[in-house]
Amino acid sequence: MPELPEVETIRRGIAPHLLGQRIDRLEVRERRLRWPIPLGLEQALAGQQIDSVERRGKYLLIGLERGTLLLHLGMSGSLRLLPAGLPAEKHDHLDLVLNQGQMLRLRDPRRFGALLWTTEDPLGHPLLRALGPEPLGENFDGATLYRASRGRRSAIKALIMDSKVVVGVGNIYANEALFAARVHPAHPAGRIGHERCARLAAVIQQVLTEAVTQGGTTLRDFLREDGRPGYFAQRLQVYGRAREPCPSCGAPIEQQRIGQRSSFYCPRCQR
DNA sequence: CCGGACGCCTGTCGGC
DNA sequence: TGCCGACAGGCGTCCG
Repeated sequence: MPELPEVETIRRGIAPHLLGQRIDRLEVRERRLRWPIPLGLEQALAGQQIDSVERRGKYLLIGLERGTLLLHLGMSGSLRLLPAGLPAEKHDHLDLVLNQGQMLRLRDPRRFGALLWTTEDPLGHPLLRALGPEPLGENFDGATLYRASRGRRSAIKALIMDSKVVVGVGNIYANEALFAARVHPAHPAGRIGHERCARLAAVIQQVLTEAVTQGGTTLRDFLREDGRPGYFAQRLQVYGRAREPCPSCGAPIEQQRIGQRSSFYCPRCQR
């Protein structure tokens, strides 16, 4: 579910409620996520103060006095800030109960999400170590994309969704960025020149930035920490719009599977 | 190294 | 109405 804009929206939403708070306790009802929640995590967290709430790619990093929680929402994960003690519903797998009456609750029907724990530099964690640059950071531009794509025979869409190349771009925003850059999603990555790499990098940044300002995209079940939806769905140009007219030229949007993911594009505008 | 397929899960939707 | 397959915002792992 959540791509960079949704995770960043959640981060901004929860950070003010978590920072400086102390964790009363962690209550786990279901340990079987993408990876099992570490045994004994409850003991490790109890009483610790929350010092930071950051994001790396689609991971949330909750920094404590000693150690860091790594939280990933997978396809269907969501976080809510709720009054402590509210009865858990189906798929509410855990609560991080804070010391002033609130709790952070994780719901994740498909259980592709993860809650992990490290007492070392979190960026050195095996799951984060090999991640590519942040698209909205200083280490990502057209030259990055150009270098990463040389010699690559795979589709450009697969390349921009590869977290070793650039983090945070999932299926929705990959489709939208390729439309904005007028690049066909199946175009071989290695055959795209400097200029179009620059255009593509720029629109990735534009689309993600705009999506963050809209609070992300709510299609089915994404909600922010306070239960409000994100409003970027209204801005989607091609994602989920098969057979609708292209907003630019009017030709019907086509849908095709590329790299096991649904891809939407305008056959006339995107080459 | 690279590219592609698979599997992990549950819920929903469309077709019959 | 019920059943069944396809599909859904991710991503680590395995195989050729």
